[in-house]
Amino acid sequence: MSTIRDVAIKAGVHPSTVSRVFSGNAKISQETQTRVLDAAQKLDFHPNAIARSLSVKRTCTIAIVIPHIYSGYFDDEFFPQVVQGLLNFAYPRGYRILVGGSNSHSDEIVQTFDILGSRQADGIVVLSNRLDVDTVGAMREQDTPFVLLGRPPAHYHDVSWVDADNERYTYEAINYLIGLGHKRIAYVGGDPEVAVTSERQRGYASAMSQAQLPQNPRWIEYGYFSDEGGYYAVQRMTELGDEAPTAYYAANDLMAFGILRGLREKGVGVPEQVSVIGTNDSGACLHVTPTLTTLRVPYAQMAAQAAELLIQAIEEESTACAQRFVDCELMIRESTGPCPA
Amino acid sequence: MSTIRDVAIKAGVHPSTVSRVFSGNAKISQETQTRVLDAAQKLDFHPNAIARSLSVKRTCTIAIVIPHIYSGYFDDEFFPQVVQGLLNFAYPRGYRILVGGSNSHSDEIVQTFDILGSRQADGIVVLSNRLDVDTVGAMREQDTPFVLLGRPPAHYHDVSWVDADNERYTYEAINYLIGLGHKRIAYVGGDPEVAVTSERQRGYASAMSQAQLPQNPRWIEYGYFSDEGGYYAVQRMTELGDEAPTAYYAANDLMAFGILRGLREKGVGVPEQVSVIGTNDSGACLHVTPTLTTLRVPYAQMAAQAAELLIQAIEEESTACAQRFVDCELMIRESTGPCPA
DNA sequence: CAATTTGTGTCTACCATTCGTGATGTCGCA
DNA sequence: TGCGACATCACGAATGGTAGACACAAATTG
Repeated sequence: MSTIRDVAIKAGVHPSTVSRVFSGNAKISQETQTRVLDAAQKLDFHPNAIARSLSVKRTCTIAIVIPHIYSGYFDDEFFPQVVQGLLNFAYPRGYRILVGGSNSHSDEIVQTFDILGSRQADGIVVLSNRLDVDTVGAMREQDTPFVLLGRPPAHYHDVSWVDADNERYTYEAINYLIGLGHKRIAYVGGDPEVAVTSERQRGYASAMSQAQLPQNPRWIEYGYFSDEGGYYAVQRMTELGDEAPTAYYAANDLMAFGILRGLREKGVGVPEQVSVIGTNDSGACLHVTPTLTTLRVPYAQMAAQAAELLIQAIEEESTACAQRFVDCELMIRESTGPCPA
Repeated sequence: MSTIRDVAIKAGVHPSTVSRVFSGNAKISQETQTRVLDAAQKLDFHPNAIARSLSVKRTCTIAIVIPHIYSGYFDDEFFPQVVQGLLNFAYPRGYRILVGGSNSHSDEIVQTFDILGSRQADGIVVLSNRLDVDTVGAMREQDTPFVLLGRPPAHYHDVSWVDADNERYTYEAINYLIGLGHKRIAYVGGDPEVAVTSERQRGYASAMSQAQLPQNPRWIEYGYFSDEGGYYAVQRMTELGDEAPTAYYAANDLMAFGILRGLREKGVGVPEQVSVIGTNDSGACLHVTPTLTTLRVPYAQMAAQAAELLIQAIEEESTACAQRFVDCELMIRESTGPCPA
């Protein structure tokens, strides 16, 4: 592996000159330029990215840590959409993505701080789903830029984040069902320890109470974001007889698929008898029968915006922070219809 | 940001002593050890990963470049499975994954060589789907380890790769259909420029000819791995009337979903009248109706093996190469059944 | 001819790690 | 007291590309 010095010797110039030729932002005569480039080519010289990073204090990578042992992050297309969104914005600007794994949610924090502290990346996207106030506070204390995907657990002015307004859009999804004449509506949430679960539940509750509909605690289940979770929610709710819901809202598509499966087994027609709404608009929504009405959460777009804020903070070295909401969209398909009389 | 020197001054020791305390593999008295650690904590010192990498000539990252503009890599769960597999093996060994984007298949090669040459990662996983002999030859000339996902376009002894035996398992999938009594079987391949497409087609052809079944060129279509591609294949093949296939093999699940959709629209019963087999066993196979019989390709396992070979090459600094096949499995579900009389 | 521009050399700091060399101090033993 | 064995740690160099400051010669301009 040849270094910048080898090239300098072969071209008969000083190492600085070689560096200047490669960086391009200095006045170098045409002649020495070709001499240097010739030497570099003959020696198969490529600048060492690590040495370069050490000098310019920039790695041109942005990091993300995911709990890779939970397949949920992959099944529901959350992670791939995020990476695609990050790449969409970061790639044209010369950045790559560093993906760190983690064993658990607490390890996720350890890994995040390791990357932040060791400066292995110029900035990092942090999943805020389970963060507490202390952790976010500690992140603010250090000086590598970061952006939260989701809101922090407290109201900070000096923390950047990108989020979907989960409460508002769930409210609207429930309102859509109410508009179709449904009165008994089920809420199937994910992991109750995760922030998004309670956010959506608040949207559900406020839509129901605003429409002055009765609310039954047995219409609320937590399916932990899994297919099975949706399936078992149906088992329990269909036992309610006359009080069984005529519509289900599920906080992700996987649970909605489980709900569809449960209803199909029981011979319940969708959407003739019961309506179902999922969340995320994963690819499979178009392949199931009936096609699934779903609340699209633009994770790729969220990630792209996070990358934008991050790269801004990195390159302008400003400490300005920004908070952004992205718009969700209710994708109306075949799984929802008017409430039967 | 404090450096190892600041800590050394505060603790009253030499910088190399601080380094030895942190690396742990040197005899340091209990007393200086605590003095150093105290000073480090007070100064909030974290070793700079870049400087460390420069010195030890190791970044503890393995890279992968994906053409992020083609959503196919994400839709069919190829990329997420690969990343998960890489992390499963690499994370416990202290490695992270560097993901590079690329604009096109030729840019993919540029990006790959950039990472290899600049030593931004210790090793790299390369998708071999469209590689030519020259490119692989050039990769062999440099000295950063790499492993191909898929076989190289020529028979090299000194190139490591991990692959599924696509020809063999497609052969077996077709044989399964033949065993069910099917005689007119369609092959819906992906992009014909991609190696896997012709590999599977060979498996299809040899199963057909071994069973001495007639082969019709109109039973072969290229759906370019998209849902639409499968859908249009059905449109064309159902026009064949008596010669229309009674079974479809699709080289990925997405095309199989398109086939299911096309058949459903035409009122063709699956599996009563026509059988369908997909490939990859993506999550949606369980959510469609009927559930999809599919040839599972263990991408996560392939990636984990690639990571294993890579880390072996990195840490042992050996130039030994290995070639590995992974086993596929035909997941028999509801979309296949006996050929109608 | 003086003044300016252009092109290049020289040097330093960035920063953690490793290795060899050597200095210092302590302990045990004779 | 003297000596060897050992533990502990200081010291300096090398790793490697970059940026900025400065010097200086040659070429160009006014």
